[in-house]
Amino acid sequence: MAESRLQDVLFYSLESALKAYRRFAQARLHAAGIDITIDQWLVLKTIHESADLTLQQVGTAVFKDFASVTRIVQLLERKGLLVRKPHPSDGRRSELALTVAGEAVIRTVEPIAQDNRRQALDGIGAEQVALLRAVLNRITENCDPRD
Amino acid sequence: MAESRLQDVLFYSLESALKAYRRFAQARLHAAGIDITIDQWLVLKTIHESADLTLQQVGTAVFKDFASVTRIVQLLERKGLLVRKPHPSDGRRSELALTVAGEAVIRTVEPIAQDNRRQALDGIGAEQVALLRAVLNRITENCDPRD
DNA sequence: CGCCACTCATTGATATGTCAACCAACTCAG
DNA sequence: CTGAGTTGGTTGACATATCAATGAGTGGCG
Repeated sequence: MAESRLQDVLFYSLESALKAYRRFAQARLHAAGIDITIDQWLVLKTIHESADLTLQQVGTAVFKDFASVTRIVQLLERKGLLVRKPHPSDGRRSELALTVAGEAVIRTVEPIAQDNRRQALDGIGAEQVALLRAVLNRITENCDPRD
Repeated sequence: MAESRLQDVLFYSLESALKAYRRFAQARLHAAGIDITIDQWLVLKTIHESADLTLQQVGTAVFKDFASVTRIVQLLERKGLLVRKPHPSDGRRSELALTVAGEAVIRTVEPIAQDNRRQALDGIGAEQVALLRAVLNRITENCDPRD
């Protein structure tokens, strides 16, 4: 009984930590005058890092649903941070590229994001982070039907 | 070079694990023929366990926004799992109570939820769970502006 | 009593998550 | 070449997250 109570608390802590971090990071972006969401930032950075990805590959990279990626890319395009051109060899796809403004956002947010992570992990040792990552990955595997 | 690639960021593993768990648990509920979401279940169980809570207290208990709790309670009411009556001493509040159907959902889902957590944490020791919880709580504190 | 500040709750707007339906383009077996 | 199946992408419907504004009730206090 007490054992399942402990596990119960674990997923509460997971939700709590993630929500607190997202709120924290979002507030920092807003304070810096950057008008994008955390999720938009993740998608933008993924496209910046890996050119010539399909939207589905972007979604896999940021652990997002493909439908969500479609909508986030539309928002980034509307905000002038991203452009889509027809793909030269595959008519189904679009070629994604950051605009000058998009590149500027990357350069502005990058140090903020690193500082956010530093503050969020303050007082937590590298070996604890490594263990945390390992346990989280194990949870993901345990819950993922593809194995 | 500091961690900058998204794949290396700890919070990715956090998002990944939580989303995988939620999808997993939701699929289990659906497979059992229970037509409620994970979040609705959390709210329902919280109200079941602690009578006479305000909606804000419910929201705090499940780490949810008050606006979300309002809407979730409306859905639970529409599904006939919950009833609201005027509160005897405070006209702003409602008295929340599970219906017979709501109680039945609690009894059905309880063992499923426990089994979900057991499977998600398969192969992860109790001491690792405890450490994980401590680290997550530290992250929450680090990100929470109220300190 | 009547004003005011505070609390509880609801609602709107926008963004995202999830599932499902759908379309268009590509691929490949026959 | 053609038709079936696959892949990339979009959209709709519904649920939730967040922020902001508002409504409504309560309690204190002059």
